[in-house]
Amino acid sequence: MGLRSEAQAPTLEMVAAKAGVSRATVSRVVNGSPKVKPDLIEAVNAAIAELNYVPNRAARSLASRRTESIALVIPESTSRVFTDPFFALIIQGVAVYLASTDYTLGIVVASETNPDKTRRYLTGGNIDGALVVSHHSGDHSYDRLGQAVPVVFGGRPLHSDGESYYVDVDNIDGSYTATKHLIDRGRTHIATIAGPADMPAGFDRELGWRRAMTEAGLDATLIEWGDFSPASGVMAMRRLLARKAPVDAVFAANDQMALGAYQAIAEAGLGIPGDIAVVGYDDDALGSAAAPSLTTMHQSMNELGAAMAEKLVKRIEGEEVEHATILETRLIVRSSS
Amino acid sequence: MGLRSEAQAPTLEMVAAKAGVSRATVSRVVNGSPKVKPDLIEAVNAAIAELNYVPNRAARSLASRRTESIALVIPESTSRVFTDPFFALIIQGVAVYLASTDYTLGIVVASETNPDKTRRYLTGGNIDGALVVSHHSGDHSYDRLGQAVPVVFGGRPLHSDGESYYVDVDNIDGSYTATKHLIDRGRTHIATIAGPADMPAGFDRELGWRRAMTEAGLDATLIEWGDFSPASGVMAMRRLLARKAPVDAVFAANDQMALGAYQAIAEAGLGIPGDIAVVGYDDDALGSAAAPSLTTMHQSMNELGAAMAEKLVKRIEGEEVEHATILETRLIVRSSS
DNA sequence: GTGAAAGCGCTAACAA
DNA sequence: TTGTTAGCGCTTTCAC
Repeated sequence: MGLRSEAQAPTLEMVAAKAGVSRATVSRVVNGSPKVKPDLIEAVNAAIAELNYVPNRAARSLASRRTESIALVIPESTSRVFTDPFFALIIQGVAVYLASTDYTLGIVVASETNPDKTRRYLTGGNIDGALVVSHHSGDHSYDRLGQAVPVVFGGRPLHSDGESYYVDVDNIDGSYTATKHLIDRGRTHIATIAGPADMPAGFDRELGWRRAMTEAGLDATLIEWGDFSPASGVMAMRRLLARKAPVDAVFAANDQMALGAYQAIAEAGLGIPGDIAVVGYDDDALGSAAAPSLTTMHQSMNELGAAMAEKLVKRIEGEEVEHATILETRLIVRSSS
Repeated sequence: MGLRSEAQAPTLEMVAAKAGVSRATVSRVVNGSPKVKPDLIEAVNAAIAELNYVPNRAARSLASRRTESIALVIPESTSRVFTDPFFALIIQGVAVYLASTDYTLGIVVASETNPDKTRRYLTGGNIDGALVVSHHSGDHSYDRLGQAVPVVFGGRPLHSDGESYYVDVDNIDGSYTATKHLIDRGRTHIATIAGPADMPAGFDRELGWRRAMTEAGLDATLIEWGDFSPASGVMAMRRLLARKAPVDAVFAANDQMALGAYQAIAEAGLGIPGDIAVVGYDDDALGSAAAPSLTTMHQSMNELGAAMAEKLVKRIEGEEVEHATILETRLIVRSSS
């Protein structure tokens, strides 16, 4: 039961008494109702300040059937998303955006041993809406959550049914731009280290590369797949080099793999960007620190988080919003290309 | 006002009716009261299952004056802590631990433009307790929060008054161990790249190094300070080498600076660990990927987060707990030493 | 061991 | 525009 040190918190009723109005009026002032006389507003606000009144969330929520809180759902298996700078930035964007609203952010780690607990929490009227960030196309756990409460996804759901709401970055355009940059630099044998084709980011970034290559009349066969890890980048680059086909540039689907490619290129005694130009994706912190510093595509995950939160809040408040929001990416030219 | 699609959620009253008992009894069963007859418990549980009943948080909280939710407070200026793997792991530890309890985790980004909003939220009976993770010794913003609600700090507050509760890793012992390892390897001219002395982690890690050196009768003057960033590590190592004094090992207060040192050592045409052995701290992901892989001190930030959450929950529930919990660190020997 | 009844602090009709 | 009056769904004495 904890500490009982707190003095009795001031209630709305006490404010009403001190201001000489009814509780309803205090409630109106607190909630910014337009139809209260200015002098009453002032009196109420004075009383609020004097008593240091702060509304009780639970009571408000119980009476209004609104919770003013939204959940960010993270499957336990991917709870290490916290350490993935990618997700971390999204969370940050969400948190910072919500700080500017009256909504509270709850982090829900979906326990897999007891999925019901999460489901019931989410559907049991504890939140006004949910945000779901997921990698995997295979993860359909939250497909039905949207029936109970407004949901906004981060990243395009692979099996988008046109019903769901999401915010995503323009992976196709981004990888197209990255590849185009290499082409503009005069490279003609441009390989790609692609990500898994069953993840939207993997699939789309491969597509953009292919599109740019085809459009330029170049051969789009120099492709190897990785899993977004640095190690997989090393392996993929080795395989690419082992083909003995000419390669003068490589576009990696993320910076981690690009940095892996660095290693394989060095092993082969080749130089960057002299022999092979490299472009990554994500604008990881590591890329700018690497030698040579890595050219990459920047996308504001921060912004993505904020956009998700904004879209969700709007939905909760009944506004009509687009199903999809696509954020732009930006080429950052450094020394590797 | 949002979607009105949801069917009326089952209430405790409906459960009571279906089970043929009073609401009080249902409440007792839901809350695991020991004094309810087994057959009634069963009847109630059956009704709950049948109706798919889930208690309303707001109502429960209003009646019990408990919120079952705790806040993780993050000052906005440091909201990029999200992207610091260090903090990210703590958050993860907290979240995962809480998932095993009935407590909900709220992330509060303390807006600096409107500090009152945060303070009032925190002290306004919206949470049962708070977790504060901070770097800076200068940050006294939450010193007084503890008067309103139980608080547990992550990392020793620099100005610990013996009143506050915190969980920390044993930085002194860890850096002592790291340095001792170098000494055991036969190194005698061991430098350190220390962190800022006004952060507990910086101060303590320097202390451990000094202690090990002094104890071994070695000279503890080879010290330069950085700010925990890779760049500062490069600079510090350059200054160390510029001294023209013999250096055969360096202990850096974190891995990022250690990796910075790598670069300066390479610039000087020296080898690791041949000429200079390097030991870092934190067991960053980058360390194991570096060439040569970095010997470092591992500390489970995950565990730290979980320990914080556990301590807070215990305090909230009235249990007596130690003010300080110090977590052990572990030496990870790799190729750089 | 179980039930009846009185709120927890607020919002939202409805009247005035 | 303001006040009155019911609750929101649950916990918690207090009797029985």
